[in-house]
Amino acid sequence: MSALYRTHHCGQLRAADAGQVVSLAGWVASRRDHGGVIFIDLRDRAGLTQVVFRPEEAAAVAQQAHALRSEDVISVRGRVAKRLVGTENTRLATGEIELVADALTILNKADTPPFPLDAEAANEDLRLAHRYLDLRRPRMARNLQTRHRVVKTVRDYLDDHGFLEIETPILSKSTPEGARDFLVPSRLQPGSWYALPQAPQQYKQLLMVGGLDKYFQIAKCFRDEDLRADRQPEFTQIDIEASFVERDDILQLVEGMLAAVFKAARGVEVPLPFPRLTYDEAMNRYGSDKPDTRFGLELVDLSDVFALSQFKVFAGALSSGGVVKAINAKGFAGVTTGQIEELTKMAQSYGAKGLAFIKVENGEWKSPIVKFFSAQEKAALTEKLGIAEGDLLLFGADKRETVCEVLGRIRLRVAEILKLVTDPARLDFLWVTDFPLLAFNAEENKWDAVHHPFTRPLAEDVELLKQGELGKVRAAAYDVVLNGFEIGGGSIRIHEPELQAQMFSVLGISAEQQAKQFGHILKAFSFGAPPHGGIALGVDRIVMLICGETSIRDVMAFPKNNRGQDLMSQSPSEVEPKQLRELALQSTVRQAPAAAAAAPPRPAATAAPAAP
RNA sequence: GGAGCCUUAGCUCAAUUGGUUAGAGCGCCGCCCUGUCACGGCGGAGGUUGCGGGUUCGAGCCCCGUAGGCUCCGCCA
Repeated sequence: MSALYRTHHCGQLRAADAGQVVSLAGWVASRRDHGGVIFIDLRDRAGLTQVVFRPEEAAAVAQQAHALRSEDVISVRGRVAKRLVGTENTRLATGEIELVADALTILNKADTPPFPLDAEAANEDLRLAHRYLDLRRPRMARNLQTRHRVVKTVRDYLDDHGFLEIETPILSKSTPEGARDFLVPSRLQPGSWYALPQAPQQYKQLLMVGGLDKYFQIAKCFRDEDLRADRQPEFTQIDIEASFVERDDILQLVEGMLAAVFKAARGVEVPLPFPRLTYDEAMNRYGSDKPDTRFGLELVDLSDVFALSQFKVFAGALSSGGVVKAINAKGFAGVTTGQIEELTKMAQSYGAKGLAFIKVENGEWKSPIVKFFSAQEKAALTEKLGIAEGDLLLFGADKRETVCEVLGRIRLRVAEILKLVTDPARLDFLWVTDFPLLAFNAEENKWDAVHHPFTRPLAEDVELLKQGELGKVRAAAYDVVLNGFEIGGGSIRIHEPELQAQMFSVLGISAEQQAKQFGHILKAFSFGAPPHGGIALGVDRIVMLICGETSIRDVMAFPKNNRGQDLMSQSPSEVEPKQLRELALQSTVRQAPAAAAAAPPRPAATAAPAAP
């Protein structure tokens, strides 16, 4: 550390340092000017230290300190002193001491910040437009330090387990599967395009063919889809692939890694191994492939209860091959009409026709549908759902997938309303395994890969694949879930060219297309591909959960807003016509005539670019 | 592409049924103040109520349009 500016950080000094002469540098977080004595809270990324200026000890320095304002950058030299008895601040790590200044250098004056840095609330777009100021706030500094700790732990852990960190290209090849690609025009091959990787999927498999055995990468990935609180167009994955491994090797490796990460970054012991659920179990019990198991409220199947019901909605759903399920929201009989309306709307938005309910109040079942139920049905309901006074029962009757999805979403909303997650520190990790290999795409009347086309079917289901029972084939795929967030997913891959070709043909990818889009990987597999598999974990989501944040934007240094814009640098932006010409590109976007007419005249330099 | 909520001072918000000069706290500026840590006291500046149109004697408030922000659906193998 350059002693010119500082000898210590602002979070470092303690009572044991009293008597030392030190220097600190940082930003003025606040000033309390008493006319005589002046206090300054000096802030850097490590914390706050109180600096005191005493006119009787250093008159000129104190005079200088009167001019200090918030966010000025200063360097202060002085003596570390225990605070006067009774003036210690227990809320500050450095609260037992203060720095008695004898020299002050104002390194840079600062304009008044556009939003307060010591308060939590401010418009996010304002924060994003001045992200460099937002990052000075202790919470953001802490989040980025935690992120560093997570990534560092991952690197060390994987290195210890024999993994090599290998970079793969950012300029890569577009593939039709999956998310929309970001495209980069090639100048040297006009009319051709690179794609930014959605994930290093093919490269990491090719590294296995290349005999690298164990690979990982802290990989930037790009997907040109709409944004969410937990989705950005560019994000970071811990990408892992290993050869000669089975599913449980990967699961164990990842469990150990996550335990190490949570130990290092949050100081908690994560119990191992993680519980496992099959996909079918997760859907049937929680209505989600990423169940939040911090609370119960499980889906209960009532199909056998209502098989012969007089209630046509239930009987109809069952006779057409559907199911009837319900959740019992204990103690929610006091639900308001508005809340029922909200839940009903929600159910409809996920494809349900409605949301039947029963309120159990004063020993009575209050519901528009209960009059259709027989005594037997009521008795069976009571038993299966454990019905008691004060309960609210919510029903779904439809196709199995619809009912699970709808009740799964309702379950989460009800848990939120009833505040069923009582321990904010609770961490429920689990694996979801045995995902379906394929899903029917009704829109395009074809089968799609649920994970990706290189995912291996379970050995015992390969026969089903050959017989064309495509909906029943399970994949050697797995997701790791934490508190209802999917934080990672992977699979054991197909390493045999014949099986891969069969998979492609099931997906309706012709031999010609296979050669064009996947020729390189099929060829690679023909030269001796080892059995291999891997996983990718979302760094942003993991750090978000460790930090207790609700948006991944709060754990990224420079995130983009809802519309994919960087409000600070104003990207994306227009480029010079010359740049487009070099790339052999022409925009089809026309400027609206009205807007063009209203726009101020452009400087000549940009209005009339030099002729080529 | 769709839905919901939001937009008033630099920030966070208020403003009765549509009614006089749009207020408060914080911040900012000035003066005072020698143990504060949300320091305190006194004074001051700061507003095209996102923008455009309409209804009305009168609009921050009602109506229409539009822009922007966030959340969600679709989308995200």
